[in-house]
Amino acid sequence: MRKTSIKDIALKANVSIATVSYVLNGTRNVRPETHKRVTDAIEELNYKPNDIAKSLKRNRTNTIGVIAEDVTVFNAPEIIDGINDFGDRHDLHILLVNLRLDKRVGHNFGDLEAYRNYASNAVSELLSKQVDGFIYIGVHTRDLTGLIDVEDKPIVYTYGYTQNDISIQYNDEQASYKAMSYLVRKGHSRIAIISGLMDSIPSRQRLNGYYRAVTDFELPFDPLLIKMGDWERESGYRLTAELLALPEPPTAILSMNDVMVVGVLQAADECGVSIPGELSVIGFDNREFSDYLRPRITTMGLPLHQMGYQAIETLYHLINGNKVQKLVMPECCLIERDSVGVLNSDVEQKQE
Amino acid sequence: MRKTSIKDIALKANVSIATVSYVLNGTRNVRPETHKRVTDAIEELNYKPNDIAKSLKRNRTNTIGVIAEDVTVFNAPEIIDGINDFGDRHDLHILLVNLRLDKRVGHNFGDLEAYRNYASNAVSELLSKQVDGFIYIGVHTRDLTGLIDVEDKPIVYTYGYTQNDISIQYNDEQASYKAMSYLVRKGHSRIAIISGLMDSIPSRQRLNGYYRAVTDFELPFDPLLIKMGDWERESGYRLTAELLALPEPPTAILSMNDVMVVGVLQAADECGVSIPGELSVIGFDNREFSDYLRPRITTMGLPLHQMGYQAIETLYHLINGNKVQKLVMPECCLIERDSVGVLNSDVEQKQE
DNA sequence: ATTAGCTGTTTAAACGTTTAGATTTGTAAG
DNA sequence: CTTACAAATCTAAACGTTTAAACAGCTAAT
Repeated sequence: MRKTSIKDIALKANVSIATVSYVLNGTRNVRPETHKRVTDAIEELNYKPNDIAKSLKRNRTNTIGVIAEDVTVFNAPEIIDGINDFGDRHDLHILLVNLRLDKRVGHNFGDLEAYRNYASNAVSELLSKQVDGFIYIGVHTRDLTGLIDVEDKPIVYTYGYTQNDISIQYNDEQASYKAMSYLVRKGHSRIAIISGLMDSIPSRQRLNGYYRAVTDFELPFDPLLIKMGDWERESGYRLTAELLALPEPPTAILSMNDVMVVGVLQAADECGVSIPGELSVIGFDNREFSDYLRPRITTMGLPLHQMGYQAIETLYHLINGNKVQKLVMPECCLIERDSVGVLNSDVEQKQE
Repeated sequence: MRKTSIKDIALKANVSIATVSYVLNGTRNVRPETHKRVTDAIEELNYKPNDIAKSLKRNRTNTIGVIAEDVTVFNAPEIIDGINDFGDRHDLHILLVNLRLDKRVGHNFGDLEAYRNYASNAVSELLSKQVDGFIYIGVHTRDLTGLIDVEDKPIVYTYGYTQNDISIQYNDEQASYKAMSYLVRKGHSRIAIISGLMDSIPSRQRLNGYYRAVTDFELPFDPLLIKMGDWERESGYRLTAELLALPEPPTAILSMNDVMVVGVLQAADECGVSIPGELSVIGFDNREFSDYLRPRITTMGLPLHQMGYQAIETLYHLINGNKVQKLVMPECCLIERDSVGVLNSDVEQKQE
């Protein structure tokens, strides 16, 4: 048996299908008594509207394509949750495709041509499905200009950007500045930083924040305290060992992610340096495990949910042809735990 | 300007729209020279098919609704990845909705009526979008009979089930049996177990595996070694402390998840018991952090990707009206790391 | 009583496909 | 050159909606 359609209920209610459509959408006045006949029929026949037909006519699906480089990477789920959140409230649906980039072309887009293929396949399938727009969720923040062509549909990037499109990023520079301020407030001044790979924007931004803090707080600047990591645990380990071997080692380390902190902890342990007693450390990302390590590590939390929410909100405006309002970057927020100690109890400082 | 449709290309190629459709789908023979005229026109006008129209006519969208209780919980992304994987190969697309259950009605479905509302809203929106079927991804394995009504569409559950529908689960009983065998092989016989909440099927299944191992390997059975946890770190901590305080403490602990192992580690540390020297521990889930703890913990990995893959594969058969073949439960697989020690070096035993 | 202006309702076309069934074209046999 | 048949192509309806435009019925103003 065919599913019941607007036609059936028109028949039952003894009105035209147009009228049914009008009561369904409230697009035109209909006499209360007619209205009731229609809603009764709807009820009785257990009518469910067919959005596919509606989409065809309206040329609008209320569906957006979400392209994730890799949903299994820690940032993606929270972002998706944010997207879902806004979608819920504005009747937007999510067509998800997972590029599985790392598993296919390797970190750093090893095979660029292959990447372009996967991505453009995904895009063109979504285009066929007539999505109203796209959100791209990267795993690293990099320039993707020229890699993806979404025809004339709007797209919003997050953890990635292009020179022509809007992208949502959190305020990295400010985040590391915040972390530094916190350390300074705890009495530290000889503060080392372990960066991520320097081809990433966040790494550079965060380094900027570090420099600004060094300047603002008049910290002793020592290039030996600046270490280039690669986001992986081993680099945290190795670089911390180097830092601790310095004639004048730092009293605190700012690590650009929590994973490298695992290495920091291990190195400190092996050098017999206690955390937070003799060395403080702050991570980035607020990964779940940062609460499970000993000591529980203090870290900068990323506004992932908010980024997703803001991405789709922006997309929503683009779809509706609204001017997109000035974007305010979501801020990171310090999660205070046990890996930072007070250096000189007398210098718990002023600024908030 | 309207997007170019089959009509435009028919015009350009000087054929009827039917013919265009035939070359597009290969559903009927068309003379090579006509075929070329059509493909040329397609090329020239940069035609992209409209799946919405196709879906309307065909009454099939090639889209499935994936309902996740919470995508931010560790199991969901890998499962989604598996679903995406199969979808990729069989031209199935994913319409994702995140219920955010924990954030809304709390663990354990605090407010059942509210839950039913959220779920049935999600379902009916997806139904309107004419999905061909559903996959439900739970966060705990529980009976959801009567909570979700997907009309006449097929649904496959994972991490959750109902009395009427198919559900994909991994083999829990076997998993804990495997873990036990491993411990036995390492010379342990006095093995404690810390369970999750006992309202969960996995907890009970895993306990069964434990009992079977105790029997098969003729281990001394001591009810004092069986502890009821609640999946949370604190219970791991508390119960381990109790175990270590026993007159005859266990030499190994099987914890039903990795989170509780964090508590185990802490308790052992505070009791001055070294792991794996004096106490061995195996976790469950192969959470990323299990590799970051010290010692790196040995754990049973869950076949999440495979579960997702198998779920959609099954759904695919249901959608196509195929008899669904005998399901073989995906198996867990031991990830060997550093938290299990050999008890009596002379008894590294036979069975593999 | 006619007209004008509402309000509510219907008619019919359109969205971009697929697909029976009809029709045309081409080919081979008589 | 017919005829028969197969192959290629076309016609037209259908999928379930929305919506512009036409229309009907009523009220109020002239």
